[in-house]
Amino acid sequence: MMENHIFKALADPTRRTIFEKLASADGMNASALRDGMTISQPAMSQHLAVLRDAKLVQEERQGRFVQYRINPEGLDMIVQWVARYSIFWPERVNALRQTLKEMDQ
Amino acid sequence: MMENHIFKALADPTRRTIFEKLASADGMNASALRDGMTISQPAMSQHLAVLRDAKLVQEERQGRFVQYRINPEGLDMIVQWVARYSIFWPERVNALRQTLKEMDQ
DNA sequence: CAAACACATAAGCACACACTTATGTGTTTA
DNA sequence: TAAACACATAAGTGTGTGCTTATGTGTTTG
Repeated sequence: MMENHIFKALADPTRRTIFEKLASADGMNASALRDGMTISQPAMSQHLAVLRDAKLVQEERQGRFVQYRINPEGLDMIVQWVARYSIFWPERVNALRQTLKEMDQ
Repeated sequence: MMENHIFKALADPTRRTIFEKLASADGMNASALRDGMTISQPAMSQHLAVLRDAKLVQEERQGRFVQYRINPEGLDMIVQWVARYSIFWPERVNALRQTLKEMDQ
């Protein structure tokens, strides 16, 4: 909800890594998220709390595990913010045409 | 340049306000940026330095003033990052296609 | 039901960060 | 050329942040 919370949550590289990992899977629990990363259990838990407070991820308890997944709408506010300041600039139009062209292929 | 620098630069609400102000104008000097904001001269200078290091703004000395303006490519890396993870991005892309189409007429 | 497990929370610590006041640097003006 | 001006930089300070260790909470398993 609060724009600032989302920006702050994304400002930490470890949290972005967690977010990216979640995005590449279809939901993971905190332990699964940890492996491959050098991060303690409390640190992971605290990072997930920040992401959850920013509504960037959702949690769902499943037995003694907690399944985390991306909140599809979580980035909406950032998308809108970034779009305001990156897309609608005349000097960028040609670059954008090229980008869209590449997306078509 | 460095993805992390950009995210960190945008994580501060005062810096986002400065960035937004610059985007709405066509270049402003540091003093012009200050008015309307409750911020000291050194604080403004330091914020501008962070934005400049993140390559989000460009500076150009003009006499004893320094003209600041948005770097149009500054947000590119964030745009790409966000586009990867937001389901709302396709809507933005479609809107953009439409805009470009209208520009062709 | 006791132990093991998955995770959250509390408290403390080191460092980063955003601000302040003071001063430095470069340019213009009177 | 001295003063005024626009801005940068230095140094110090309070607060925020990300980590650690320790412990708490809830669930499953033997």
